[in-house]
Amino acid sequence: MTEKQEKILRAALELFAQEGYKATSTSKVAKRAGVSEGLIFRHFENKEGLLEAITREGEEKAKLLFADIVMETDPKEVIRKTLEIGLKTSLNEEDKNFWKLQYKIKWELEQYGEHKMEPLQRTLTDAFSKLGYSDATKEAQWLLINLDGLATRFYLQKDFDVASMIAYMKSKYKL
Amino acid sequence: MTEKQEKILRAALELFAQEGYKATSTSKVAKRAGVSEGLIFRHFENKEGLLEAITREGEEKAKLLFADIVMETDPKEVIRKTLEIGLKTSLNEEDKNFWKLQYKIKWELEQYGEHKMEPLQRTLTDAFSKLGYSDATKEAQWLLINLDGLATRFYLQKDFDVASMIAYMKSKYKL
DNA sequence: TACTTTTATAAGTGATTACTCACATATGGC
DNA sequence: GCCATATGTGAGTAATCACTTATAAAAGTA
Repeated sequence: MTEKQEKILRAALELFAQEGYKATSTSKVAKRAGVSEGLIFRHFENKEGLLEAITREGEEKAKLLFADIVMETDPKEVIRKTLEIGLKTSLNEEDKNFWKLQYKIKWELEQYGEHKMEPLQRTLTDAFSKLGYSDATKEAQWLLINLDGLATRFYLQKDFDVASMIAYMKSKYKL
Repeated sequence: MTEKQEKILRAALELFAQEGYKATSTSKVAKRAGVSEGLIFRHFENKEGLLEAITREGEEKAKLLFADIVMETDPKEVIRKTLEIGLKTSLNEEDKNFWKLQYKIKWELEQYGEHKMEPLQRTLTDAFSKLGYSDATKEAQWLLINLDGLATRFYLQKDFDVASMIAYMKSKYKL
């Protein structure tokens, strides 16, 4: 990965996350990255290839984030860490952009990446089961739906206070 | 509202909801509506005016939907009806398209219409307060966040079963 | 009927789109 | 140094974009 390739990817991530994928032109990406437009196509073949490269990079981050939860044995810790995903994904600007882009892409291209969440959902189901929930599967599904709602507010509602809402949800689970 | 005007609005709603606002060209809208492209601009001034006309029409539907809840006095009924919004908005194809468009627009143009939800949130806060919840405000916020998460799944996850999840949430609130 | 206004079209407009291509410059192995 | 390959540029391309305009058909009014 050359320096200019990285500049292109960073510029594309910022613009895709801010303006959306379809609404961002390759000429804009090139301008922000400080390279010629042709270089984008040399390195990433087409605009979709650019999006794929960003997604591939980001999936490594996702794996790291989920691995910590999936490896956890204490059920209460599993739930606590899952809830705190919302905090971890907002620490630095690049991470925030990446996760925001994930949701933007969901709505723009209408592809809900369920399979990516599967390990997390299984881990959560197991955790709720251990804690004696009668319908652990539904409870796990519901928690993940909560996170989707939380993300919607976090990325779209200006003054939304994620931290306090996560704290409230923790108290619900007696954590 | 002439026949052709209505055809344009219906075509635009379908396309905006399916493909997104920016990604839908005025020529596509005209083609689907079976009119010339120029007619769109005669009646709605520009592309944004087309979106505004759709939104205005839809807001009448939203008022009707919310009014029934806001007028309710029984706190349990308030919560039950709020949860069942998710079912009501999926009855016919046109309603479904409209509500889907609302969420698409949120993500595409990054404007969370909080103010529209304000009366509902106040009503919910009041309801939870009557039911003895210690932090009724947070509980009301949380329920609305749940609905956002539910919408995310409903519109983006193909095989998502809204009805059963709403039933589960009802049982949580002992409804 | 005659005249005005509204509704509608088809063929434009310049700007922008994703993408290509001929060509230049750098890099690395021999 | 010499050549091949990788990296980079800038000026193209046809297609499509939102929008305009000239002109005609239809509808309303007297």
